[in-house]
Parts: sequence; C-alpha cells; structure tokens
Amino acid sequence: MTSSTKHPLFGFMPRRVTAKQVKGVIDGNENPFTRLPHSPQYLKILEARKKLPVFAQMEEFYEMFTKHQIIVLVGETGSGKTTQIPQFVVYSDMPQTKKKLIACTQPRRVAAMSVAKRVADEMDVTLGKQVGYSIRFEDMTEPGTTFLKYMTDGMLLREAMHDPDLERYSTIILDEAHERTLATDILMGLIKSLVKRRKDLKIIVMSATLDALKFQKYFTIDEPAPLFKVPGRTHPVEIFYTQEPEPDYVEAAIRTVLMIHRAEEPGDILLFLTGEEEIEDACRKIKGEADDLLANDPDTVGPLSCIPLYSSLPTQQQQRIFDPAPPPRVSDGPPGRKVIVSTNIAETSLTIDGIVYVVDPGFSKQKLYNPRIRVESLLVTPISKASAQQRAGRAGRTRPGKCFRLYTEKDFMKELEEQTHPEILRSNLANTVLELVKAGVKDLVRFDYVDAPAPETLMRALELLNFLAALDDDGNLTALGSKMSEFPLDPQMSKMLIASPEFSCSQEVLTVVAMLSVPNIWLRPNNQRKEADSAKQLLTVPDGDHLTLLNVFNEYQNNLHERNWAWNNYVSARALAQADNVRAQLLRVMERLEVDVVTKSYPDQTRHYIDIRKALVCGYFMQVAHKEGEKGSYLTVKDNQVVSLHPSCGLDTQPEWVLFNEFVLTTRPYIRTVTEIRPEWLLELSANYYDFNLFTDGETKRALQGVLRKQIKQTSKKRIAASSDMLQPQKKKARTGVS
DNA sequence: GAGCACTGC
Repeated sequence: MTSSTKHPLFGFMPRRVTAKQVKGVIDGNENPFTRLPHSPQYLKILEARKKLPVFAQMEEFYEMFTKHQIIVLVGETGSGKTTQIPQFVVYSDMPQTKKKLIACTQPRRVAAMSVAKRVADEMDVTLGKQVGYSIRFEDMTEPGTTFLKYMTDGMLLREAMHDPDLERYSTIILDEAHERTLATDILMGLIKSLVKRRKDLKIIVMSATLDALKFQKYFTIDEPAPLFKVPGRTHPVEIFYTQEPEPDYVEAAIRTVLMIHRAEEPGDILLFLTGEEEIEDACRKIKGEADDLLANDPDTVGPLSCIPLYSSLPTQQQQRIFDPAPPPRVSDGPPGRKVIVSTNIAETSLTIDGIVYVVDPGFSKQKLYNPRIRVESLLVTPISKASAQQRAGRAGRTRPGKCFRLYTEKDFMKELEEQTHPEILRSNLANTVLELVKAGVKDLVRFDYVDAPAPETLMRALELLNFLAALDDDGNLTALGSKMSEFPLDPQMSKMLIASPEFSCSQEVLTVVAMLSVPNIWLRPNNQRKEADSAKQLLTVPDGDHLTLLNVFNEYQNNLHERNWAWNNYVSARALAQADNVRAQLLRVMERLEVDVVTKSYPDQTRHYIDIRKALVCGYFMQVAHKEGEKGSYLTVKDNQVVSLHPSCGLDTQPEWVLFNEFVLTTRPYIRTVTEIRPEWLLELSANYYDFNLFTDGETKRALQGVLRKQIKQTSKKRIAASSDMLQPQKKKARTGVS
C-alpha cells in the first residue's frame, strides 16, 4: 500500500467508529495524522499501551461514548486513562476534520506538560503540533493543527470566561476530578449548564473510585451519567493500625520509621508530616537515632538516609528524593535504606518509585476560610479516608508494600471524613465570583455547584467586589469589573493596577503586585539567621513592606549582572525570577486592556512613595488597621479584630494607620506585609466604604471623624503642602537625603 | 519575635 491511495481513516464516521476500525489504524503502517510510516519507537510504545487495562476496554468505551453526552470514568493509578482515553476520543470525534479540539484538563502544570509529551510520542507526532499543552506562561499548541490539548484546569476556566460556550471544543475531559480543585469545581458547574445548550459537546469526568457516584448524580440529564470503570494496576498494600491512639504523632512516626528500619525487609520508607519545621526536626531526630543504631549494631542494621521534601525546598534539593538508598557500610553487610519525610506534596504531585513502606500519622495542613472575619488560615487537620487510601497506595507502586497508620482502625472508620472538603468550601471566593460573573452566571447563590459554598462566603465576595466597584448594586459586572477579571489576580490587586495610572506609578504597582503574587522571597537558613536578618534590614524601606518589595525587585534588576546577588542578599532567586515572569504577563494584560503604563520622576522619593501608597489604598482600603493604645496592638477597621504587626514586618515605628496584605492566624492574629498610610487617603479614595453612616461606632470611627474635622478646618490653607509636610517624620527626610 | 500545606490563572 502507499499513502497516496486510501486515507487510513477512510470510512470513519465521526462518533460512530468501532474499536475494530480504530485498532486497524493503530496497528496499520501509516500514521493517519502525518501520513508518514510509523516509527520504530511508535511500535515499541504500542506494545506497552496494549498491556494497559484501559486498552482492553476500547470497544466498551466506544459503545458508551457514542450513546451518551456525559460519562463518568473511574480508574485507579496505572490504568492508563489519562493517556489513552483522550486518544480514543480523537478517533471518534475526528477533530482534525472538524477544526475542533479535544481538551483534557489537569490540576497541575507539570502533569499537563508531561502527559502531553508522552501522548505525542504515543501518537508519533511532534509535541506542539497535533498534540500540545497549554499552561500559564507557556502555550505549546499550534492553532489549526493541534487537536488534542492537555491543559491546566485554571487555563480552561480562563477560556470559559471569554467563551462561555467553549465553542472550540468537541469533547472536554476533566481529569483528576476527585481532587476537587477550585477550577475543576467551577468548570463542572459551567459545563453542566453548557451541555444543555451544546448538544454536540461531550464530557468525560475522570476520577478516583470513591467520588464516582457523586459525579454521576450531579451530571444527571435525564438519568444519572453512566459509569465507565477501569481497573488499576497496582500491588497490594497491607495496612496496620495502632492499638491505642498516639498522643504525639511526630514521636510515634519517628519510632515507627526506626522500627521498620530495624525489623523489616529492605525497601524505602515514605513518612507524611505536615510542614517544613516539623519535617526538618523529624529528619534531624531520625538521622541521630539511626546513626546510634548503626554504631551499636552494625551487623544487623544498615545505614539510613533521611530526605526532607516540601515545596519551598529548592528544586535541586527536591531532586534528592530520587537518589538511591545508601549502600551497605561494608560489602555483604545489611543494606542501606532511604526514608523520605514529606508534606502532602508526595500524596498527589510527586510520585516516588521504590517506596515499600508508608508511615501515615493521619494529619495534614489544610487551608480554611472564615468568612466572618475574612481570614484564610492553615490548620493541622485530620486527613480524610480518601486521602489515607491515597497515601497507602504510595507503598504499592513497584511491589507489594505495607502502610502503618498511626491511629486506630476504629478512628479510621468512625472519625475520618470520607473525602477532604473540596477547596471551594475552604476558600475566599472573591476571585472565583468575579470569574463566574464574567462567564455570564447571573445568580451566584443559586448556581448549581457540585458542593455549594456557605452563603456567607458568597456574600463576603459580593460585598468586596461591590466596594471595589467591580459589581454594581444589582450584582452586574461593571466595565471596571470586566477589566479586573482579565488579570490573574485577587480583585484588590487588579483594582490597584487599574487605578495606578491616576497616580503615575503603574510601573511600580506592577512590580509590587508581581512580588505579592509569588512565594516568600526572604531566605533564612537555619544556621545563618542573623546574617539573613541584617541583609534584609539593608533592603528594607521603613515606610512599608510593599515598598520594600518594590525595592528588592529593583535592586535585583539592577544587579542582574552580579551572578550571586540574590544568594548574597538572602533572597530567593527563584521567587524573583518568577516575579519577573508574572510582571511581564501582567504588563501584557495592561497593554491589551489599554490601561496606561506610566511612571514619572520625582524630585524626592517620599513624594514618589506617597503616590504608590495611594494606589495601594485603591485596592486594599478594606484591609486597614488602626493603632490602639501604646502596646502595639491594632484594630482592623470595621471588623474590629485585634491584631499585631507580624515579626517579619519592616516598619521602623508603629504608625497610627496601616494597610495590610494578609491577616494570618498562627500563634496569634497577625497582619503581614504592612505599609503606613494616611487616614485622609481613605476618606478621599474610598469614600463609599468609609461612609460614616455605614460605620459602627468605635475608636476607629472616632479617629477618622477627627481627621475629617481637621481637614475641614484646614481647607483654607494650601492642602497638599500642608498635609504632607506635617505628616512626615523628620528622620525619614534625613534618610532619603531630600527635603 | 514568626514560619509557606498544596495548586492554579
């Protein structure tokens, strides 16, 4: 046969294909998408694909897919669903002929990238051509050519804001739906109403077993969505429970790790703990005890290496988890063992082969949102059954394993929740609500959520968006709100950016916002805390932490030629590079929206900083605190929460009025990333919120009323000169060297 | 005088 005769897909009827037809093409000589002969690599991979459980069910899949608009598909790890199902859909949808795409969403960027690469290889095409991926900062697709696109769920949600009918797609596959990310949850809601308008659009919701029924019920059109089941391919894991509850789970975990090391067969250990400090501490203790064992009993106990794993660890150190276990100390001595002590990152995001033992104390840190006081906090919380199951499964990836749960079987059965609460129930939804409104959802409260958030959470979001003037009093999107929704940011920050030209400081506000969008930039190595603190002191701007962030970024930019600048100044080069990237993206959005990107030169830096701080007030006027008494405690405006300045705060005095970026609840309530502001800015720039009629009586209200009275008295004087001179402490003038 | 669980746009 030659490729010039009959097309390999000749006779394929869209959405009527059979497994026999498809298998014929897959086994054929010619690639139907490139019209080239299949490569040797293709044939080699094909052998492996054919062994996947899902491959044997192709016929069954096509029967169900042809008949139904929505399918719920469950498959355990190793079933091959993420790589194979989208390919099956390609042969049925024939997207290459209809100029439509098939999307497969992933909660994480790395997954979208790596699966796309794998599938491109399986289909014998170049990544970025027929098969591509789309993630923030990177679009590896070719319009008109790409027909299978792996993407992050957040990316598809962004597209849905602009095209609520998702016209470009013929089938949408929501993978890892059981993880219930905010974006996947919102997409499910949007898609449920979309399938009524677009009868030609097919949906596959892929998930782990436990949630299937919930999704089937949720996607009931006339009857519940049918379930397609794919068996997994993992090894059995034996579960052990403690007889009694453990009073100290860290201590119990360390003891269990050492017990395994002494008594169990060779094989690596994975221990789950909750955070950086706990992990570093446990590693030190395990290492110490293991060294003692080795010294006392070198004939029966092998060496042990202990490796910490959490997200804020530099990439290079994260790679250590793939190092082999240490060799025996003497040849034919007892073999070495590796123990990885990890946060939840090893539960979903990172898979480590060779783990045979899992130690699960049953806790993780989880985000929680309290709408009453508008605070998101991190709390050590018991995990769910689903999560415990996922953790145990990590022991059975390469061979049969064991999982030691440091709680009783009774507690597992009775106390643990079935599922982790979905993110939508634990988050501040200001951003999400803006996205939904932009996507055309009219009634946020009656929107068909898989799990509906607390009404109070929605009210808080609507209230904020209304005060920011993103929504009018009837809840409709304003022109400003529409612009704000274009930024991948919290609404306060997009508001700041859009307001920044009024104060001639868009360049500066862009930097501040970018710096607020990346993880903590300050490094503080355990053994160099003093050095790190004094390095930070040198970069600090005493007027406020926001200005310090601006200063750090500018210094970083000015010293790009100096290779170790970041390291020498104890700031994270990775975070700064990320901020640079975010800044560039935000700048592109500004230009697209035709928001002026301006800056101006000032004779003196104090004036410059005043303008930037005024722009901050335009976004964050609801996050203001007023000093009460002399003990350094503050009261948040309107909510009247007693808070303190976070110890990381760089202010050199305790100003009467401050604006803060975050309210964090740890050992005490703190406000973090704090900048001094003037009360008259609040009255001038956010009169709606600071309307005395809407203000309950109290210290802060009285203080503001005092400010207003003083202002009225001074109207005859030259306003700007008078107020700025009066309010500038002498020493600041001295420091900037200008006056 | 604390501490960033983890993602994502």
